[in-house]
Amino acid sequence: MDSRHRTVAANAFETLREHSLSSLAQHELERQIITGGLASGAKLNEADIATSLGVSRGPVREAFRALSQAGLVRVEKNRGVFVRQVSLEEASEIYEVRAALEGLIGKLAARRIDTDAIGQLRALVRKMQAHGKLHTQRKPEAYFVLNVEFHDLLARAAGNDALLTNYRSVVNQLDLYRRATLSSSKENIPISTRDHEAIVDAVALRDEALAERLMSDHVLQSRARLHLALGTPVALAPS
Amino acid sequence: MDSRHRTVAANAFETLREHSLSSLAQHELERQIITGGLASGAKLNEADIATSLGVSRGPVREAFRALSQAGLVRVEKNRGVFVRQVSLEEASEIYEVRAALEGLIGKLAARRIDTDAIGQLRALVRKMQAHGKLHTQRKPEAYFVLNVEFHDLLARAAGNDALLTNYRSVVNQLDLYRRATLSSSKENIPISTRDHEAIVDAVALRDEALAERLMSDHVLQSRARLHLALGTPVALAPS
DNA sequence: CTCTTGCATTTTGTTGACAATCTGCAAACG
DNA sequence: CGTTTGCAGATTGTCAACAAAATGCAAGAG
Repeated sequence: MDSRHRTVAANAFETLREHSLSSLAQHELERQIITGGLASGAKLNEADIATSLGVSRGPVREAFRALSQAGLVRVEKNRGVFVRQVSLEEASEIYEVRAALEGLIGKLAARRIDTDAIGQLRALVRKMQAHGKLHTQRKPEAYFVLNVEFHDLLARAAGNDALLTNYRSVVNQLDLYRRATLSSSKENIPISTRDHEAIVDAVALRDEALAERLMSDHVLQSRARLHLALGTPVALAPS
Repeated sequence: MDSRHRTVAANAFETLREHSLSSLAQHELERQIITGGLASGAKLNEADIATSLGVSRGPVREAFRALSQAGLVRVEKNRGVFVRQVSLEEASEIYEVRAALEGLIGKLAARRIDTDAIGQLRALVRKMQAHGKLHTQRKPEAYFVLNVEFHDLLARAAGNDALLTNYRSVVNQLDLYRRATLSSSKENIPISTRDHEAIVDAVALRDEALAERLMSDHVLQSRARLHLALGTPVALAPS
């Protein structure tokens, strides 16, 4: 056992020490759902998942309950649990909630962000610009990862844990819709990067009202583009 | 077995048909936590709860996972689950999130509320005024029930299920703090009723921007009063 | 041919038992 | 006297078995 092995063993030890099998199953299923490994609408068989994770059905059932509360799966009594399917109407509603949360994120981030985080934001924007100009057609997913990181960094910079938790939950649910429809693959890149630049500038200038408005509008424009791409005239929620 | 017994049996039958024991346990525990039957910080013993609900530990554990995700309990591995304790700092953060959500509720309610709901809102405001003038000292809880109903009615009138779900979750978490501190018992009543009147007027006039601002400010003023009562000068979040 | 009925299989719901961990206390040690 | 060690009981984590319900299919009735 050299030090590398000892480290691996210590990590596993620590993991088992503080995480139960239920929470492990929960996070693994959450990962697979968000990354698309488990398709939207797919049926999750307790026994299959239990054996694939190397645990019994008990922890898997506990994980299902948590994921259900998180809005990632739907439970039908005596029938099974399914990866939640988010309809266009639901996605549109969730976008409205996200816009409100992102507005608050912008306001608080402008108030509390430090120069280090601002630098990270600018670096992310530069990377996104590069991807937008060069690799858009080749790697749409790479851009998306950067976009997620940009928004999550801002959410953390807002310095409000309750806000961060709610924000991530809402984003996860929207990812269900995105994964199911494979929307926002080609569009959005040039528009988003310009938005992102303006947002970073507003935050760096400590302009809370502007940052709030830019963040909220940024999300609502995403929603509008989604409806535009599908030909649905922002049906339920005219502004 | 007369018809009354048959009805009771049928109700129980229907309940068992569509609700699992886990969800029953979840809702019962949620009710006890929100109403204060289970005090903040209390340790929830699996076996005791299981026997008191007449089920085995499995469904209780599943309920715990859902309640944990909902932010109502805290789970410590190998130590147990406890009713979540919301600190003043956390409550202050949650208030900020609630203000953003209530702002959106005001905006959407002004857009979509029907005359029937407006009438219900006005009736609630009248009842609250009566309680404020006469029974404030005697029944502070009665006023609170009306206040909760007022806000929940508006949240439903917004016509956005995702918003309603998130709103209720946030309010439940704030109730944990309120229950723990028994704050907002005597104060707030006259101020709140005037706020409520203005909110109903704005919604009835379809003034989305005004309703949004009034709702958000209404919540932020509650937060400010909370800090004022405790002598903490809105510590983490100066506006 | 279509629809219903009944059965075998699969899957979920629940339970009780066993293993692992923590808690409290008392004895032993320095 | 304070600290540590070692049980004994209680509590949680996990599992496997049993009960209940749903699913799929094939046989039979109309």
